[in-house]
Amino acid sequence: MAEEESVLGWNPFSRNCASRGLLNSIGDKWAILILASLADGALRFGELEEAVDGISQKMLAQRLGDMVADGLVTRAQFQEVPPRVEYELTDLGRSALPAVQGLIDWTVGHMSQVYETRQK
Amino acid sequence: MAEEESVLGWNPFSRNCASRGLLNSIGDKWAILILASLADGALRFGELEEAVDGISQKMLAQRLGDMVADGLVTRAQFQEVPPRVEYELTDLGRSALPAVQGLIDWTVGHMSQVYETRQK
DNA sequence: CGGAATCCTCCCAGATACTG
DNA sequence: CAGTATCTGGGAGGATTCCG
Repeated sequence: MAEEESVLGWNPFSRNCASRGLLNSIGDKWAILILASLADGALRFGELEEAVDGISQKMLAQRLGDMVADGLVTRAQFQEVPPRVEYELTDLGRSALPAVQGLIDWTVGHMSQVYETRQK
Repeated sequence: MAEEESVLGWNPFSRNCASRGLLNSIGDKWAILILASLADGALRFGELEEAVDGISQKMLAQRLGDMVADGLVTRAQFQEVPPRVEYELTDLGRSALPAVQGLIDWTVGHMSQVYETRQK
């Protein structure tokens, strides 16, 4: 370890780095839940609204828009009545699943432990 | 999959759930970087400030406080002149490393790909 | 050196209402 | 059904200053 400036060698989320916003996309609370919710297949807007408990329409639409722009999710719009829109993970989005799921699993698994400690 | 309400079965980050704030701790942008920076051993406050590029004193102190309260990090204060304080991962904090590192690795690995897509 | 306190700004995110 | 538009408050987070 010659460099002491950054333990990581470089900071992938630095404000000087183009990818800074990437953590706000992949690391975002809602994005993680949306990603995980889409793990088993495509979902409609309304289904996502129920799957991601507590999210507002605005946040859902906003995050979905970002994720589509980032190439993590595809948006398929069917010209029907009533309107129908389905969101599905891209290959890129699916490639992020293990990392995302790992974070969720850890959180679920150690939640109670953290919560106990936090009481003190 | 009988339940359609939540793809995860339940939402670990729901606002109705005690662990909602947990993602704001473990999923937080700065917390992730601090955690990863401490992977190789204890660091002083100033060293962390350099390791986590772009973080302000305020944010560093705030996040470290939260992480200590959550039992992810220990704080060791030495009565010397000049003062010295070292932060180190607890076993719990270390247990989160794989998940955290997985997220960082994915981000670093697919960053350029996302950035390209985002241009369009 | 390692913070805490203060101030200030701006963006996030919720609520609500409206549209195709 | 699947969104946008608008308004608004609260909090994240930066800069600066001061203290033990």
